[in-house]
Amino acid sequence: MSEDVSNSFLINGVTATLQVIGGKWKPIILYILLNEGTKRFGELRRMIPTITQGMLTSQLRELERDGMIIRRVYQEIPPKVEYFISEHGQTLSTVLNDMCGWGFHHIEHKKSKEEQGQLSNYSQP
Amino acid sequence: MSEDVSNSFLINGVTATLQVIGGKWKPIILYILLNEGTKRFGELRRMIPTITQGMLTSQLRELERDGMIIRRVYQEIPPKVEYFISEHGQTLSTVLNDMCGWGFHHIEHKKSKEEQGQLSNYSQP
DNA sequence: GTACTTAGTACGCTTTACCATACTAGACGG
DNA sequence: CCGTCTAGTATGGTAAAGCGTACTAAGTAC
Repeated sequence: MSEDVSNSFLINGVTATLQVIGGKWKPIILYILLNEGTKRFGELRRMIPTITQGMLTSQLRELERDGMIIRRVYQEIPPKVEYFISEHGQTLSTVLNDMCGWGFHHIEHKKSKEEQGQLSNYSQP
Repeated sequence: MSEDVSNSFLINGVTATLQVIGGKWKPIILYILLNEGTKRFGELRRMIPTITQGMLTSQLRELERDGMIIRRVYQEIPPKVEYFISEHGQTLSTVLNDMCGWGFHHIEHKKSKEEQGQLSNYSQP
């Protein structure tokens, strides 16, 4: 019993999710598009000032490839490209909200642990 | 309006979660300990045959540092070390289940899209 | 003709994640 | 004295993720 479990049912699901929303920028991009609706490339860039253009492009391409967002190109000069959440992408919002909720629960938990650590001398040599 | 959003409330929560459960092996380890209870180091290694010892050690240390699991050392020779989910770590199970559920929803969605793609000539040059 | 606009691409670099292999301690069985 | 057991550590490598800077196209405004 308890043989190789690394490609079990549960694991594949979690891994698939991590592949779609994992990485440094994807949650941010998804958050913006989910909560603020359609955005142009330049708007996203200004809303995430620390991302480089190259990264923003690549992350948007991956999200589009995975069917989370839709890229609409207007044939104009200067160029205009809009990004928005697809119908399938909408289904992510509950997962992201749950992750956000747990994340805050975790942060609070850490904080209270740190305070305890300061009161006791548990971690002193 | 719509200024820098990259360290907003929601994003920090999601990022914190990803830092705890992200990576190639952590979801697997958590899955095992959540669903099968306490395990020894060697048991985990045998249940995840493709992980290297070094990786298993480092991932377990990080999960312990983040308070998800507890490491119990028996002062015996040969060594005996047990790992099990902490009380705080238990709270992860709903998040992992949700992620798993969405992952499968996503996989099914991809499958049906692929089938559609084979019927139409949408992606032909 | 020069500068400005937007949505990118191209290049090379650094940093992080992950992997493979070899090694250790200390008791026990033979 | 030799090999076996467990739970690691150490070292050095590859692969992937991410970063910084420079460049492009094509039209408009000056």
